[in-house]
Amino acid sequence: MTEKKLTLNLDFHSGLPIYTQIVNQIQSQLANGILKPGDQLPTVRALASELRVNFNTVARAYRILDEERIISTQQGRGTYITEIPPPEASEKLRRESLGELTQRFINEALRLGFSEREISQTVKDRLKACKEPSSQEN
Amino acid sequence: MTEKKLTLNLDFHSGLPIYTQIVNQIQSQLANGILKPGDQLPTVRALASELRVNFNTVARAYRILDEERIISTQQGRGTYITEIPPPEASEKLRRESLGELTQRFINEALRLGFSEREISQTVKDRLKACKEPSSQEN
DNA sequence: TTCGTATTGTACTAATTGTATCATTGTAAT
DNA sequence: ATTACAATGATACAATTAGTACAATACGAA
Repeated sequence: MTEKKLTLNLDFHSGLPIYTQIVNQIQSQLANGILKPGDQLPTVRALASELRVNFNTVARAYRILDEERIISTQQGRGTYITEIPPPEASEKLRRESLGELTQRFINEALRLGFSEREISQTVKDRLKACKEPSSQEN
Repeated sequence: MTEKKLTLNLDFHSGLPIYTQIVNQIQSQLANGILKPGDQLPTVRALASELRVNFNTVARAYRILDEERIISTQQGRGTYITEIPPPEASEKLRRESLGELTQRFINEALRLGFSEREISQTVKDRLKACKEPSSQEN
């Protein structure tokens, strides 16, 4: 279950850089549901070995995908598909997703013993701090 | 009584090292009275087993907490929450822990593309729903 | 008490993973 | 031919987690 094959077809004569092909195909597989949020991708070395390319080439592809927030690479841990809502997701799904995220946050905060008032105030403060990063106090 | 469950929620995709998550959550639970001075924490092996991580990862978290004088680890005995809770530092720690939890939530929501306004509104709605569980709509 | 053993944390090392930097190669423009 | 640049490869590094052996303590049995 932890292992997923991730079959990529590279064309070494296409003129397209290897790393671009990797990027494109991972994006495609994510868009088609072959890859799902949370999935762990092969390590740069494992995928490189399978594709018969240098692992830096895979790392480059991963870095691009990471910058696009499509995957999350973590040194010493591995790389994972991020939990981004598909672009075609409806606003309702979007709301539900935020709702679930929020509910988890609130439940956790309540479980830790914080009052609703404290939670509300802290969220307000932190959101304001996001908008105005001038104040650096913690 | 010697046994306390110590429920920790690890997110293996969060980018935060496991040991950091353990440290943060234990700090939070202490700040909020879920853990109290004198409480015995699970052994490194027991907690590691439950969290499905290596016991050295737990040991690392314990060592950090020990250096912060939050817990006292005693070889051959176990690990305990420090008896002397800095009275004024406790409230400070409490605020910080809610702050960190909130910041993580906000960052995640922003990363998912939600606006500050959406986040603020959803938190408000969910908190209200907590207080008045009469309304069932989602 | 004294000893044996289980339990507990510690220390050191190894393995796995991604990162950073520079070298090499190949191709196209000049 | 030379130069420039992009793509790829090689090497060394850093971060995280896992593996193994060990030391300190507790506790019961002899």
